[in-house]
Amino acid sequence: MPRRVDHGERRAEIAKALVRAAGRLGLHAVGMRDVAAEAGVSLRLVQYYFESKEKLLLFGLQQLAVRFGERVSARIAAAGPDPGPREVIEALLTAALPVDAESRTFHHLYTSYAVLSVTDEALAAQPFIKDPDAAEATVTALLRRAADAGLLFPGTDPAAAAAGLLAMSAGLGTGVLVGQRSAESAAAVLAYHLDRVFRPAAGP
Amino acid sequence: MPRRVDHGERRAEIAKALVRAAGRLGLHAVGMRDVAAEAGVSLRLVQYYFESKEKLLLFGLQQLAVRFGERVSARIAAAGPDPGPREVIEALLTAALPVDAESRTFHHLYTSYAVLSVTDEALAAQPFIKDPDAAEATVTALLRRAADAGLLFPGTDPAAAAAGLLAMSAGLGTGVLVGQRSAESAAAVLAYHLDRVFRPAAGP
DNA sequence: ATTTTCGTGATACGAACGTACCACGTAGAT
DNA sequence: ATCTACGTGGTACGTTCGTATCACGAAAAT
Repeated sequence: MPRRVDHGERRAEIAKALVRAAGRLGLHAVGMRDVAAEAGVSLRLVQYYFESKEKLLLFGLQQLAVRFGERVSARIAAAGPDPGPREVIEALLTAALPVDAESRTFHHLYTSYAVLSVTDEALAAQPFIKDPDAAEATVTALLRRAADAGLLFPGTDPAAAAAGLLAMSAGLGTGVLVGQRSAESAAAVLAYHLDRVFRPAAGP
Repeated sequence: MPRRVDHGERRAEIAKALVRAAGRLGLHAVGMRDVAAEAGVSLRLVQYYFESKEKLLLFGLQQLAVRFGERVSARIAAAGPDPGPREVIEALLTAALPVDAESRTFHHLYTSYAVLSVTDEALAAQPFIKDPDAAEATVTALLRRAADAGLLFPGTDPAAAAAGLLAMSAGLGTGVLVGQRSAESAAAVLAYHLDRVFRPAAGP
């Protein structure tokens, strides 16, 4: 029944199948046939909507970045109405931790892509490398404003603190991913270090 | 000239060729034939000394871990005779940063193996996952002793600080690897955070 | 001196991969 | 009503991969 079909939606569906299959098998092991089977379509269709595997991989990565961004926003929104800078930053940092299946897949595939980008220039040129820069700029700005409001311990360098915290979050996420530590302990470590940046809230 | 040959040495040579080839092509893309060519031997010999690719990969990983351990020791030794805890910890943390070709390869392949271990149980069972735990125990012990000696800011939690610093070092290393930041700025971030743990040395 | 074992080369095999090709039915255009 | 373009299936092709097989020369053992 070849009715007219929404290409964008179809591509998104297939890309989601790619992400699911890659989360299960590992990005290195997933093939066009796996994606087709996961999406419930024929191999030909995957070829039809993405001309090559490389295009599929690139699109899947973009899709992943978008979905991750949405997750972070949701996390921040869930921190409550009008959250303070500490809450926003903590939500941002813990969003990267693999606490459930979805975030595990995020971290797993993101790291896979990062590794691939070391030897694949098409991936390295992709703007997903830029995402951490944006996150760092955001956290730095939040910290700077918090410092101006007197919420931080004196002598805090917003840029250095932001870079360190984000790197720590990424590193802890990997530790959780490979089973080295639990998600709870990773969150606790993050909270400890935030306590070393933000001064205790003044009593009412 | 089939004289008797030292199997151990031969395996080490081939494993080093694996590491070189994987550093160039990416671990996902390296095949038995690439390793053979890199080592300057025939494909048959790689098969002969390692029965399967999986065995080769496992051995290459162990080799990598050993070489990395040696590198860390050398870094600490280079910190001077009778170095203080801060110097030892800083050497330990910066050893993971990809500052030159060799450490780039270390970080690249270590991360590759970590990603593979998520979906490969044979790799996950490998003790290289345990290395970060050992490093964390070492840094924690160093920090605890430093705290007892009054070298740290009061209120420092050695375990949480050690976990955070190591995760930060790993995360910064990945950032350097993918070209997000320079090795110098990573080292600076690390130094900044160490300054938030170690009190300034008292004057003479 | 003969036999056995070891190191090595060349090559072949079956599987899996990404891609290309061919066929066909249906929906919209004319 | 005819034609054209789109969506889809099936399948074949060429390559590459890990692995297995065959052959052979030289050292060691007997």
